[in-house]
Amino acid sequence: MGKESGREDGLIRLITQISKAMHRRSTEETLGMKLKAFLLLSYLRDHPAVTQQELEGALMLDANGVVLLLNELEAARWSVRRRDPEDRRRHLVEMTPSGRQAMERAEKARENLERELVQDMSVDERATLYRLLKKVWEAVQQPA
Amino acid sequence: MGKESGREDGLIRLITQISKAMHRRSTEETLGMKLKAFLLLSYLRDHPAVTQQELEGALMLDANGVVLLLNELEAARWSVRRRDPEDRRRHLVEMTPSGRQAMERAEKARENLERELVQDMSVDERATLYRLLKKVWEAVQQPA
DNA sequence: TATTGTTATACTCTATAACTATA
DNA sequence: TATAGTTATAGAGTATAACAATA
Repeated sequence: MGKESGREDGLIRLITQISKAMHRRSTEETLGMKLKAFLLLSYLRDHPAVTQQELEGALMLDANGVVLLLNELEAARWSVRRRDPEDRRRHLVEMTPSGRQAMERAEKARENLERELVQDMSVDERATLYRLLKKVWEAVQQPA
Repeated sequence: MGKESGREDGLIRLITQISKAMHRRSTEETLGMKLKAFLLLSYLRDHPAVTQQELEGALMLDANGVVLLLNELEAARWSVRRRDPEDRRRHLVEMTPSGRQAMERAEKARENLERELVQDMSVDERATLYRLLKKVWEAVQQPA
């Protein structure tokens, strides 16, 4: 058997575990909102007026999931849907001012958590981690 | 705004998305079993006789989740629970020969998928990715 | 006829607490 | 009395298909 050189644990197991643990620590209490809500709002920060189909792709939700999540966000007055004048089948989703406030508060909580997670890494290592994860993200999205 | 130097997208978003996409692609059809079942069996491969509490920690499940998953595995004849003679409250969980077979088949499917995901990376980059993800995994497990 | 979003429905996963048996 | 595992239950999350409005 010789050198038991660190069995490859598997990306899937590692990513799955990390994702679960991150979700457990991103509670509604610390974020001020559900993680899913935060992920949608922070997407709206970078993409001011998007259709629901865009959100499906960006957040890996199905059409139904987007509707349900937006219902929650609108109930909290954090986002609004308005008809697209150019195609009245479409909605354009936007963040409200109070949505932005809530998102920025949650963003601070996210930064605090992530700072903990990478505190033992150098700046270079952090950049490398992001770069490599983005590569994985590109690859995993390919149909098959 | 000058240099839009790549806003830090956030580890949480990236990991969440990758995890979702990986799960979508790790179908029962390609693995021959559910991903959760595979993760448990591959843990048993490396830890031949474990208590259910060990599985809770290792797989980030609660006691109930372990019971339910083991029920499925036993129904498929892939694992067995036997009483620990030294403490009859405990179960020792073990993989059956057919469980090993099924696991090894699923392992090949996992390797195929992961090969795709890292195909654009050098050997060094792959090792670095694993190393850094393990650091994140250590850090995210800390209580708070 | 095709597309966007909605509703309705069911299925899976996860979390909680009460219960059994062993210590 | 405390622990390991189980059961029961409800809650959240996810997936499917039928539907309404608009193109």
